[in-house]
This record gives sequence, C-alpha cells and structure tokens, in this order.
Amino acid sequence: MKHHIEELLRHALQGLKATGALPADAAVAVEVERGRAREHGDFASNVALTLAKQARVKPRELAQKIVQALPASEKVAKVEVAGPGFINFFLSPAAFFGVVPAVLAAGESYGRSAVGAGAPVQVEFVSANPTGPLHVGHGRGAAYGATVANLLDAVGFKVHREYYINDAGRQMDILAASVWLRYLELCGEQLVFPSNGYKGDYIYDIGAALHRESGDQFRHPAAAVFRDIPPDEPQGGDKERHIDALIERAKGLLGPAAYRRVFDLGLKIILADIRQDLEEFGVVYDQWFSERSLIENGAADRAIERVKASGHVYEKDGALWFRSTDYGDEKDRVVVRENGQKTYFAHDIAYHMDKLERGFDRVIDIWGADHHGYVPRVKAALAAIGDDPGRLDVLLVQFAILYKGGERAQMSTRSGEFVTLRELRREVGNDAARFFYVLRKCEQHMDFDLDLAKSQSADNPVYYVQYAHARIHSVFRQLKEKGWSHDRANGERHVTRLMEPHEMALMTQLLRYPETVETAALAHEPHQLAHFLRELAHDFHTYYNTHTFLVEDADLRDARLCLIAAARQAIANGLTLLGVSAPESM
RNA sequence: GCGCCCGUAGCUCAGUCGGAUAGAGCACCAGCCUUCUAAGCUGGGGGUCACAGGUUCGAUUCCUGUCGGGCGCGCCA
Repeated sequence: MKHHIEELLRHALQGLKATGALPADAAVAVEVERGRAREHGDFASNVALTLAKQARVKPRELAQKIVQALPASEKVAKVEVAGPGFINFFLSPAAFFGVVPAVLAAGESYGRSAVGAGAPVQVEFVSANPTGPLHVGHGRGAAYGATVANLLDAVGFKVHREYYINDAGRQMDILAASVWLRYLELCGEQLVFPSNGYKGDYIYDIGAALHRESGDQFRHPAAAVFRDIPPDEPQGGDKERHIDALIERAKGLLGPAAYRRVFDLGLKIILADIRQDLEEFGVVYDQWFSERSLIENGAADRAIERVKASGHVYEKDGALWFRSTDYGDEKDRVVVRENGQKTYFAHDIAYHMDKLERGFDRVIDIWGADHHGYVPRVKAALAAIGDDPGRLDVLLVQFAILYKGGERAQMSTRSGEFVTLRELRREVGNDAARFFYVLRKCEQHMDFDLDLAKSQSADNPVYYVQYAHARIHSVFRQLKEKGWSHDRANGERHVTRLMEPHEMALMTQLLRYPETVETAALAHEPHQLAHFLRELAHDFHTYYNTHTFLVEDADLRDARLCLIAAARQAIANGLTLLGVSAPESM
C-alpha cells in the first residue's frame, strides 16, 4: 500500500516536471510515512516541503500542484494539503476491506515479498569459541541473528546462515590442557589446577569421557607434567606463562597424535553441546565453518599472499604487519607473529575473503559489541586485497544484563560462574527468551528481567501476543460448540460490514504487516516486528472486548470471523519469524 | 588519554531520510467478568527528549563541546 502511494506521487512529480512546474533535474526522493494522528490520514508525504526550495514555490502551493497532478486511484478516497505543506492520503474503504481476503488467500506467505530478488546474503552469528557452553550473552546474538536471517528470507533474499568455529588458536589449547589435567585428576593424579584454565564442571565431564574412551592411555605422572613449569599466579608467577608452559608440556608428553585426540574430543563434545543448545532454541545453520580448515586447505596462506601483494605490509620485530592505518584503522596489525604463527586476524582475513569469493552480495557479521574495535581492520584488509568492504555489514550486539530479583547476574566463562543460555531457556522458556532478546534494537544495552520474562501475566509481552492468537482459536472452538460453522466465502462477500472503528483499526494494522516486515528486514531491526505484534495483539484484544463475534447475523458473523482469522494469520506469521510459537490454547 | 555505542515519563524502552500536539508497556490511581479465556479492556496523572551552543522554514533526530554510563584500545581469540 505504501509503495502504491509512492508510485502515485512519483507520477505526479513526473507530470509537474513535464509541464515545467518543477525543474527537470530536481532530486526526487519520495517519502511516504504512516500518518501519526488520525486527522493526518493514513499516509503522509513531505515531498512538497523538501522540494519547495528547488521549485522556488511555497510548500503549500507546491503541495496543491502535486495533489492536482496525482493520478486517480480506487484505493485513495481523499487527499489533503495540511500544515506547512504535508500531503495527507486517506485510504478508501475498499483499500481496507481488501486486506482481509488478501491475508486469508496468502496464508503463511502473507507478509512475504520479493524485494530481495533472490540475492544471496550470508548471515554469520554467534560463532562463540567452542571452549564452553553458550552463555546468555551469546543468546542475544543467537536470537537476533536468527531473526534477522528469517526476516531477510521473508523479503526474498537467499539467506545462508553460518557459524564460524574458532577451533584454532591458544584458547583451544587452553581448553585441551584443561581437559587433560582434569582427566589426570580422574586417573588419580594430584595436581593444582592452573588459575587460567577452564574451570567449569563441563571440563570434568569431558575429562571423564576421555577416560571412558581411552582409560589410562594418556596418563602421565603429575610430577612429570609440572616439572620445571614456571609458577602460577597464586604462587607469585605469571598465569599466562604458566598455562602456556603446560600446553607445551602436554604436547610434548602426549605427542602430536594423542594431543590432537584430547583436543578434538573437547572440541567435538562442546560443539555438539552448542549445536544442540541452539537447535533447541530454534536456531539452525546451513553451515558450520571451521577456522582450522582455513589453515589446512591453504586459504590462510593465500590470504597472506594477497595482503603481501597489495603492498600494504612491512616487517618489524620479526613479525609481518598489515598497514591497516592506510585504510583508517587506528594502528597497524600483526598478521604473522614473530614465531611464524598466523594471528587470528590473518585467519579472519582469509575467512572474509572466502565469504566474498563464495559470491554473496552481502555478508552480515553479527558480533558482540566488545569486538567493535575489530571492524576497521577487517574492512581495511578487504579493501587492501581489492574486495569491496561495502559488501560487509557488521552488526554489533550489546550485552544483555540479566536481572533476577532486582539483582545482576554475573558471568565469566573462565571462572565457571556464568548463566548459560540453556539455564535461561529452562528458566523462562524458549518463547520468552527469543521474544525478549529481540525486543530492543541491537545497539541498545539491554536489561533482561528474568522475573518478567517468566511471569505468566499481562506484564509479559510475549504472553500478551500469544494469548491473542490462542483467543482467536478459542473463538472458533466456541463457534463449533454453538453448532455453527464459518462460511469464509460468505464472510469475504460481506467484509464491507466491518465498519466499526475497532475493525478499521485492526484492518489498518493488518495492512501494515508487510510494510513492517520489509522495513525490519532491510534495517536489520527485529524489534520493529516485536513491537508491531504487540500493537496488533492490542488491536485484537480491544476489539474482542468491545464486540461479540459470534452474533446471530450470519453475514456479519462470517465477516468478523474472516477478520479475526486474518489477524490470527498475521500474528502466527510474525511470531514464526521471531522464532516464537503460536499456541492454539493457553 | 584515544576510539565506538548509549543517555527520551518513577522503571524498561519505541520514535523510519530532519516534520504536524514526543508514544507504548510496567508501576500508580479510578472503573469493567449472569456475555466468544479478566493471561483481557476503559479512563487518569506523570516529560527542560542529559546539558550548552550551532546548522534552518522546522531539531528527540544533523554538527561541536561538556557531563554521565557501557565497551574497546595484545605478536589473545
């Protein structure tokens, strides 16, 4: 509908250019928005205000000319010039009534569109280090990313959902060492666990799995493990040097093959856990992309070569540096360390190179806001190797702070004292978690009130929306109990009877649904859809309270049932995009 | 210190590319169940859009500065 109004305006402006009322080269950016107040109509445009200067006419005068040049449309009942020069459009009743059969005919596809034109888009999200279970911070990225992907899919993009597995690097070595040490304890060795190791209970579980699988095969005396290892922090040493030495000792004592078995077992178990966690949360990927594969198949080397070939590199202190400051980064970055190892950044260049080579029109990365400083260097690298950094969008998701009984919940993976996503899901349910996570725009810090999310009350927006859906089902159950049935065709013939203000409001909201999905998708803002659904539910609840649907007059009854069936469809479609269930009864 | 994000009602937050009288939910107050689920509805009070300048027909929105909060500034990932 919005696009229809925009089209009418464009026609009018073309006409005015043809007659010379507007300069032929006037920049035409037609803006149409929903009128805020009723008296401002259903749609309003400020084109006359923005073009007045170029046309050298007073805004109101220009607005009048535009209105006269507007082509007739059966969907528009009235057009007015108002205020300083706004053009207000009032839709005809036909435009409202049409939405009911339109929704019912479209069914699950109502709100879907083709603006994306099948363009391939990749959405990479969560991508948490496989060093432990997902915590509640990852949950927001998961819900947000999954919903952005769903929205893009709904408006016609070909969406590829991907998880980048950080299965290389020091953190994973720390995990492997942590697992091995817990395993040694289970073998009966007495040792002091490193302060910088992973201390969560799940490490014992993996150690136990290793022991079940391999018995004492990887056992070494604690004395041999800790011989000549530099002291840990509590003993006055450096915790980083301590853990690094333990990693080297593990590799030495176990040998490459056995070390790899320990390493891979930890990776496998944790990854399986993450995967299951996300699946239960309704988050499913097309691809799990391994960082290690970039090293093993030479992509990382190839990336380094391309950066070198760009000339934006130099050697310093034995390391290879990428001069990212050439592209506006605040300092240069190491890509190959003094010890010959490539940095995480080097792998990330290779990964993004690979993404673009795979032919995505747009690549969307969803990162935690703590990685914001990382954006310029990745874009710089893409620019240096001749790729277009404009194809990469990085969306930063702020942390969610959990409140429980008014108190903040602390989280830190290393110490093992964190609230996991799984715990959150168990506590508030998947639906509330998915809904709450996308209720705020991503760059907003979010206070996640666990007590509210879990409360089965009117305060809880997710129940409010779901209840509207369930209530409509309930009406149809009542219909049967009264021995009636719904004649949809008859209802559609009599939609013109739906003249009550509540009915008009509900139809207006239904008309807005496709616009909302499109706007939310293109702006990557799921919260717009969440807020829309609450409003739609409100429009239904007020209607429900004011009018009886199951009236004796069959024509009116059928028409009303068509309307609420359409509302039910729109709510269900919207909730599905959010990954929230639409229950038939509550 | 530098960089990024944020600051809107008592609380949590919307506010589309600069537009018309700044909105919603919660909380608070007053009402509504012989009627399709009261997990609902109706009405009411509540604002220096952090502060100070600037840009213009017009600023919550754009620019500069100040204050306050979060995050980042490794040859970690």
